[in-house]
Amino acid sequence: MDESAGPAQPQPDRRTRRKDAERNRSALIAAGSELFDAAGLLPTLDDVARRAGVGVGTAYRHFPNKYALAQAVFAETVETMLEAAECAAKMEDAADGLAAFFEAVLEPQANKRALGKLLRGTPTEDPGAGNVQARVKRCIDQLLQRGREQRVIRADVATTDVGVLMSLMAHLIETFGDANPRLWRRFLPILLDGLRADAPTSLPEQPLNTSAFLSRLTAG
Amino acid sequence: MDESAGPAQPQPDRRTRRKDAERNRSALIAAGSELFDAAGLLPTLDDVARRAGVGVGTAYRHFPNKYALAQAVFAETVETMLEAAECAAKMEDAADGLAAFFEAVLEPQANKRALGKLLRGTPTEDPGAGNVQARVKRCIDQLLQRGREQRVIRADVATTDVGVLMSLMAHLIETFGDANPRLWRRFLPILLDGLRADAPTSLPEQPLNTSAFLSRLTAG
DNA sequence: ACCAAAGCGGAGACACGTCTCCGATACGGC
DNA sequence: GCCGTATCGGAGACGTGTCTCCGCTTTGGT
Repeated sequence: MDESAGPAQPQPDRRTRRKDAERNRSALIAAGSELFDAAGLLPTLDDVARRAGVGVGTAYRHFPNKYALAQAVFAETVETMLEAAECAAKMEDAADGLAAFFEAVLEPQANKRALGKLLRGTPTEDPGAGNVQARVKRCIDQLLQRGREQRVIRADVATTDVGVLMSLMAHLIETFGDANPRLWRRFLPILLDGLRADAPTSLPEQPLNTSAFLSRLTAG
Repeated sequence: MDESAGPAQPQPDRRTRRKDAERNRSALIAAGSELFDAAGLLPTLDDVARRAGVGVGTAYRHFPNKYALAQAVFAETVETMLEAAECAAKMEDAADGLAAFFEAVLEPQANKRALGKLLRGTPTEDPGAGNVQARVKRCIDQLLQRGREQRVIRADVATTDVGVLMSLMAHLIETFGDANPRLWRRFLPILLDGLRADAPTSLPEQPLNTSAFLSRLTAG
């Protein structure tokens, strides 16, 4: 989401980088990967710098803050996750697709402890996050529309409702993941059964609109 | 949970308190109530002191930290909540009882913005919290046992599973509550339908044991 | 009215995370 | 090998929240 943005290098001057700078940048990403996997987003950029064997100033010159580093660390993981989610959204059976979609989105978050907080949005503005959110939204929209046509998902579920459920499962992973990293799988059937079309109840209250959902997601 | 612990005053010396001290204590609780309702547990004990018109030192002499103050502020609310939950646990139909139980536990959290974080556990050790947790656990146990007998709740749901779901709903309230304080009601049917006995799937993975659940609840 | 003790107030010590500044250093074109 | 400059490193400034210390004030019993 920062590197590898496409052919015909869009970064104007990133080629001119001294090799010690390149080495340090790589060391920072490697150290960040280790520390973030071990302890979520808790480690300080100062911590990462120390682990990488470089000075704090160096760390802050390469990445304006911890979240920018995390973004670089998890760029590939996010892209892989999105592709899996988009693949799930294309499945014939919408119920299966929804299950696969949750699987695709949650499994990486359970493996990479810092990914969840990063996806929820960085405190600072983040140009790449909007793109991720748009792609996820498209998946959910496809699944819900097809699920209604196939009468397998309750008709009154909105896009942001699925988003809220995703954020709840992500919270589950962050809170209880260190007790059992696969615990979220125990709750996925409960959730999916609750979303089935043959539910005996209907949903009260209005769903959140997209911007209200996104702004809270980012804040929380 | 701090005051009003029963007849025959158990506090040995709290009667000997000068009336200016008593006045300040009340002012602190009143100010805390206002600030916590408006902004959750974010306000500093220093903030509360300023709002109450007393010095910081006074605040810290009456309450060792912010959480102790919050506990005093919400003591009655918590007791009311517990009584409602225990009442719900006694309902004939266990499915109705479970719905009422969630209602009883979540509604106060939606009204009092700081209550959720307080219930989840204070950073410092909290003798009263264990009591609350025990009473809630008893409610859930009763409901689940009866729900299994009546074949209205899926048999593989454990006590801590309900606890996890409570914590997820509390998270929903804290994250999206300011967009719509009643949004949690929209997700309650999804959750309850997912817990019905006629669910077509069974739950994978083992449930958390109680101590693992509680320690994560407190940490998160 | 007096005074010992309870209570008050708020400056400031402390801890922690974030980020900047600038003298020292290493790179790489010549 | 030389030199201009990109880069480095880490002390420390800054912001924020928590909590303590101690000189001053108020209370309430005598």
